[in-house]
Amino acid sequence: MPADAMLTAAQQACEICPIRYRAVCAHCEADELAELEGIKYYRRFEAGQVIVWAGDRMDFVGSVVSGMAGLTQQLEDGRTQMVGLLLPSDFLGRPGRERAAYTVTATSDLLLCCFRRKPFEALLVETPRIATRLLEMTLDELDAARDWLLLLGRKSAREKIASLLVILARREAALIKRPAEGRISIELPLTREAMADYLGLTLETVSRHMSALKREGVIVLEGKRRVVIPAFRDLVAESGDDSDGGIPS
Amino acid sequence: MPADAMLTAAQQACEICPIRYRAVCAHCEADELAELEGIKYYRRFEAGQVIVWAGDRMDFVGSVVSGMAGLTQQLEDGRTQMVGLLLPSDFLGRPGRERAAYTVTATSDLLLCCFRRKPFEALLVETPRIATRLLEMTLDELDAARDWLLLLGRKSAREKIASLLVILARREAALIKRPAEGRISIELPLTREAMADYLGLTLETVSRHMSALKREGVIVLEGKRRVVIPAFRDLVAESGDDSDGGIPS
DNA sequence: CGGTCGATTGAATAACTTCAACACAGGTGG
DNA sequence: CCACCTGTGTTGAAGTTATTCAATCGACCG
Repeated sequence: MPADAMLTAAQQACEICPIRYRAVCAHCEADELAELEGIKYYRRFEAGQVIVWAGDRMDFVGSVVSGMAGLTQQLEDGRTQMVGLLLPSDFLGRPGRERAAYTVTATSDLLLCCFRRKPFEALLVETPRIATRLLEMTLDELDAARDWLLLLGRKSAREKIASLLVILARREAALIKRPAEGRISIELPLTREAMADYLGLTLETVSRHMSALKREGVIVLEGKRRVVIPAFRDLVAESGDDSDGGIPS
Repeated sequence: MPADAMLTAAQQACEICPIRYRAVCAHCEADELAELEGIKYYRRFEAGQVIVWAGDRMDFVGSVVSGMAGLTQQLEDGRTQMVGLLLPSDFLGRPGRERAAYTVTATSDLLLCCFRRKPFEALLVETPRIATRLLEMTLDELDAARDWLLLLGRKSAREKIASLLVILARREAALIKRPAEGRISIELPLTREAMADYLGLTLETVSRHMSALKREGVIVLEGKRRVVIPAFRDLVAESGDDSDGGIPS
C-alpha cells in the first residue's frame, strides 16, 4: 500500500504523516501539533488540475504530502515560466498574503495538507517552532531558487535537462533516505512541456536533448514517466555543476 | 551632505540610520534596537571589492546601508551568474549558516551594518519582531527571485535590459518615496559585465542592446553611470511585463 | 605619452526556436 | 472490434537570436 493511499480527504493523524519531520510542522511538540491538527484538512488534486490561479483569493496555506505541483508565472503574450516546484513536504502559500501571486498546478496526482490561513497566521505568531521552521524552509527555497537562476542564466539545454534529473533524483533519494549514487530509477511526473517551462526551453528542445541523452546511454527511458540513470555520476557530470556540490559542512 | 557621509566605520546611532524602517530592524522597539546596537559594527567596501568568497567562513550577517552588492555563483568552467542584488536595506547572510554560499562583491562603494552572527542568532530566538521581519524580507526576496526566473527563462535580451532598468528605477523611487513615473534619472552602479552576469547574457549583447535603446530614445546615457529615462511607461512597455504589474491590493 | 580598463561595434558561428509533419498510446463511440 | 480522435512526444528543415572572436575607441592614471 503506497504511503498516500492511507490518507483520504478525511482527517488523519499527524503522527503517521509521511512528511511529519520534514514539513513546516517538523519541530512541533505534541500540543502544537494538536493545534495544527485543529485547523487542517486534506485536499486531493489530479494531474493537470489547477490548484489556484494567480490573483485569486487564497484562504489556506499548506504542505504537499505526496505528488508534485508547479508554480508558474506568465508574460502578457503567454510565455510561461515555472518558478517553483513543490515536492512532498514543501510549503504552499504565503502567510499574510491574501491573493495567490502565482498559478499553482498539480503536475501529478497530489495530496495537500491545508491549514486555514487566518488561524495559521495566528499560530505563527504564538508558536516560534513553526515560525522558525518556516523561515528555515523559506531560506532553503531561496537557495534553491538561486541555483535555478544559475541554471536558467548560464547552462546549455543539455546541462539544464541533466540538472533537472539530478535534482529529482536527489529529492527522491532524500525522501527514502538513501544516497543518490550508482544506478537509480526515478519518477518523472512532468510532461515535456512542463519540463520546458521549468528549464526555460521549448518542448522540442527538451525532447531532442532527452533523445540525445538516451542515445548516448546517459539515461534509459522506461515508458514515458520513468527514467533509469545507469550511472548517477555520469549524469552529474553532464549537469555542469561542481561534482561535489559546494560547501562542506 | 550625502546620507552615508554621516556614517563612518565608528559606531552610529540606529535612530538616525537611513534604513531604520526598512531593514531587518524595522519593527524593533527601543530596547530591542539597543540590543542590536550592542552587536553591530560598520564596514566599508570599495566598488569591485569582494566582501566574502563562497565557501569562506562568515561570522557576521548584516544590512546594506548604502551602495550595491551582488551575490554570484559560478560553474566550474567559470561561467558566472549573479543570483542576488543587494540594495540599501537588504539583508546579507543566513543565520545558522557558518560558511557563505555565494561570493558577495560590492558593485559600488558600500556601507554595511554588520551584526556578529552568533549573538544575532540568539537575538533572533528571543526577539519575534526581528524574526518576523526577517521572514517577511526572505519571502520578499523569494518573490523577487521568482520574477528573476521569469526574466532569465523567457525574456529576450532587450526585455531583460529594460526590466533591469525598471527594477533599479522602482527601487530608487521607493527609497526616496516618489512614484516611478514620467522622466526619471537613475544611478547604474554596474559595469556592462555585471549587468551581463545579472541578466544571463554576454557583455557584448548588453552593450549592443543598450546602444539600441539609446538610439531609439528609450533611454539617454549621461556619462557611463547615469541613465535618464524620458518616459518611464515606454521603458516598462519594453520590459515585457504586465504594465500594471500584478495583484491589485 | 603609453598603458589599462571598460565599452562599443563588426563578422562569423553556434544554439535554440519555430513551423511542420508524423508517430504512438489510450479512450470513445459506432 | 475497429476506426477515430486527442493528447503527448519525436524528428526534420529553416530561421532567429545571442555568442564568440576580434578590432577599435575613449577615459583615466601614472
